Parts: sequence; structure tokens; C-alpha cells
Amino acid sequence: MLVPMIDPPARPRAASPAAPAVPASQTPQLAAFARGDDTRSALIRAGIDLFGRNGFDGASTREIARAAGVNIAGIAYHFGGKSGLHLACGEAIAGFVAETIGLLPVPETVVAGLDAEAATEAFVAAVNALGRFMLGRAEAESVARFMVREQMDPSATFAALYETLIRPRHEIMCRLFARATGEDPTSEAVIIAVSALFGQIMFFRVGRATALARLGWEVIDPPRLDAILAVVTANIRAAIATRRAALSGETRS
Amino acid sequence: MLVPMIDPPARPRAASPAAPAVPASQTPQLAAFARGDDTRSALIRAGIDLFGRNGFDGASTREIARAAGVNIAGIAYHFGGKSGLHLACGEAIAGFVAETIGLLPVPETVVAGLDAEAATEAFVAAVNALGRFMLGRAEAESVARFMVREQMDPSATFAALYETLIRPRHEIMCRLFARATGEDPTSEAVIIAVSALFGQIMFFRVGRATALARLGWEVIDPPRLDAILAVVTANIRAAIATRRAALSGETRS
DNA sequence: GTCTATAAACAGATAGAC
DNA sequence: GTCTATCTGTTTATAGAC
Repeated sequence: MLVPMIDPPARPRAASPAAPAVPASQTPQLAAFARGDDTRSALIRAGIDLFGRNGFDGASTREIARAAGVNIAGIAYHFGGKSGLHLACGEAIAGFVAETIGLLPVPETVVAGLDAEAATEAFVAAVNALGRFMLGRAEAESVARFMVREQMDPSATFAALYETLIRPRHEIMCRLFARATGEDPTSEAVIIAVSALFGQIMFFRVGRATALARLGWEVIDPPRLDAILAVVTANIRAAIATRRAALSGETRS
Repeated sequence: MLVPMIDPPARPRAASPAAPAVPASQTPQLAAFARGDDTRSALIRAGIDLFGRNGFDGASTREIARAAGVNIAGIAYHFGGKSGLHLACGEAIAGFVAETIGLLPVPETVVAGLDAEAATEAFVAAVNALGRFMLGRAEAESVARFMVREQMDPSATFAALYETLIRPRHEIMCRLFARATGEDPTSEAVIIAVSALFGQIMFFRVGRATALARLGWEVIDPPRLDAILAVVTANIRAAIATRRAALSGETRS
């Protein structure tokens, strides 16, 4: 039955009884963003992890400061308060993801120059890159958790994330998809289809507890990630091919 | 027992946090589960709403008791404490969803008697029913939020939800899908595919902020829900057809 | 069963020494 | 910039009246 249980008896809440031997500033999985070992960077790394894990209300400033190995008062000093730290975490994520996934900039003219097959390949490659980032990279796990939580319960931080990170990438995905199927990239159907196809990836992040339990897995290691992406890629190719065929049949009639 | 569910009159949000003139026990959208106007039921209704909205830590017992229109001490009296109320909310959800969506029981023998087309139709119908429940029904919005939150941060409550609700239904979906494509219903590929295809629905629940912003919508009303399900259904049919074709080609070679 | 009153622990923010 | 100490309000849980 393999039900992943983080904390069987009661919620951890007060968290670790003992002081962490290694401050978060030295954990390798977060070393790639918010670089530096100064107080500010350490707080952002710990904030992304704990805000993502426990939510804005569930993560206490004391907990974050302890994980970062710095003093609590540093949060007020560097960010003005808890909300300021949360916003700074969102901005750091936008920068980190932009650096890691790439994809941008892809000007309209470049997409327009692709034929349907090339656009399909570009779309598939983009979804795979996003999937490998969201599901595979250990240092991105906390980032993904933070972003999903902002999606479900948007704060002022979400607005910044949406404008600088989510919207530009979603628009490019829609342009590639529309080029592959021959549709209007701003049409409702294309935006819905791209969102739905991306949801396939998202399930293994948000519904990971269900996926792992059903598959009898404890983690998603590289070969398992390959298996997931193979299925998702096949579904995307099927959707695009079927959609293009239906559309060309429609215009022929 | 199947309870006739009247379609919800389109209505805004649940009780506002500040000074609710009407206690949650009288709001119609939650009246279908945790029936009764007693303290216990009112607390469960308010708990599902506020735990789902703010998380276990973010929802305070004071807030829940106020929304339920009952005294705070009733939580300790009826459920032993905050954790007990959380678990009771999960159990109430399992019962509610089971009554509403139906689908169970579908014995193995019934699935085995379906041909590929009938299995495809049954699978599509099941995903649509789930989608209409998760995205369309106003009284299920709080239920869906609660379940997604448990997925992301599983507690003891998740174990109960998984065993009594999620796993049985996921298994049936896998049997239907496998029957439609000619695969083994317990194979890794089938479990992954069913999970990924369901993720298409989940995106519009979890990533609703992104979806609404990209589509310029403020809510998902019935025609918009139809548009979403039409796209998702088309993707599912394409995936099944392509998969079945690939498999038969494989066995032929 | 439901209420008031309160206990004990925790939250975020800040003043001021260094 | 970083620290200690503390203020003020809120949290869950409980004791005891009715």
C-alpha cells in the first residue's frame, strides 16, 4: 500500500527539536540560485523551501531563520518583514527558472518560420525541458513546491511570478502548439489545450503522493522520469497529430 | 444511496472571514455532505472549506468555529482536537465523493466484458464526470481544494482518503484504459498514462490562477467547463487511439 | 452538550547594544 | 549588519460553570 506519510501522528509544526547541524546555506540542492553565503541569500533559500513546504502562514520566521543559520531579526532588516521575504523568494525563483530552462527569447518571427513538424518538435522539447526541471532536478523541488502553492493561493508574489515567468513562457508554448496544428495561437482552444497538456506534467508534482503510491515507487529517479516523459510525449504527439488532421479535414470540407 | 443533487444556483464564494451574517451550516453549497445542522456537521463543513483554503496550519480553530457558528471548545469535545477534526473532514469527503461521482462498483468482470470502443467511452465518461465534479460543482470546490492540499502535503488524513477513495477509482480507470488500448492494467505505462491524462483536469484546479489569467476569465462557468472538457476529451481519444494503433503494429511485427 | 475564562506556548515585529 | 531581549497579539487546549 505504500502510502507516503510525512508525519503520521500529528503535524510536525514545531519541527526539529535539535538545531540543524548544517545550515541551509550549505545544502547543495539550493546552491544554484540565490548564490552567495550571505544572510540575504541564505534567507531566500530557506524561505523558498519552507514557504513552499508549509505555506506562508505555516512557515514561521523563526523556523526560516533557524534553517538559514541566521538571526531572526535579519528578516526585518533585509526584507522589511515576512511578506518582503516572500516576495523576494518569488523574484529569485523567476530569475533561477529563466536561467535554467532557457526557451526565452523565441521571437514571433522565429516561430512563424517553423513548419508543423519543427514546431511539434520544439513544443515537445519545451515540455520535456519543463518536465525534467519540475520533476527531476533536486534543487528545483523546493522551487516547484513554492510555485504550485502560489498557484493555488495566489498572493502578491504570484503577480510577479506570472508576469515575468509564467505568462511569457505559456505564450511561447501556445505559439509553438498553434504552429504545429495550424490554429490561432491566441484562441481559447489552443490556450486550453496547452494548459491541459502541461497538466500531465503537473500531476506528478502535485499528485505525487498518489502517483508514487499507485506505482509502488518511493522516489522518481532518472529512468522513472524518462518513463513518465515518454508517456507524456506520446500523448502530446497524438493530440497534435489528431488535432491537425481534424482541422485540415474541416477546412477541406 | 444516491442522493439527488440539485444543480447549484451560481453563487459567489463562501462566507467571508469577517462577521458572517449567515453561519456556514446554512450555506446550501455544502449542504449535501456532513448533513445535519448539529455542531459536529457544521464543524466538518467549515473545516473542509478552511483547511482546504488555508491549509492545516493556516486555518485556525477559532476561524473554523466562527464559520461554523459554534463554540471553539466544541472542536475538542467532538473530535479531540484540531487533528481529529482534520481526519473527520477527510472521512466525510470520501463518503461525499463516493456518493456523488458513483463509478463504483465496477467489477473486474464487467470491464473484461467491454470491447475497446465501449471501454474508451466508459473511460471518457468517467474523466468527464470527475472533471465536472472537480471544476464545475460549486459545492465541491472546497472538497477539491482540500484533496489537492492533502496530495501536496500528505498527512494521516491522506492515508484514509487514498485507501477509501483515490486508489479504488484510479484502479478502475486503469482497467478501463487498459481495456481500451489492449494493455496490462497493472503495467507502469498504463498507470502513468491514466495519471497524466487526469492531470489535464487537475491543471484547471491547481493552476487555476494561471489558466484564468491566460484566458481572460474570472470564473469557469458551464460553457467554459464544456470547452475545457471538450479539449481534454479529444486529447484522451487521441491518446487511446494512437496507443492502440502503436500496440497492434508492435504485435504484428 | 455547550458555554466562558484562562493557561501555556507561539507568532511577527522592533528597540537598542555592539 | 548582526545580535539579545522584549512587546503585543494569537494560537491550541483545557478547566469548570450551567
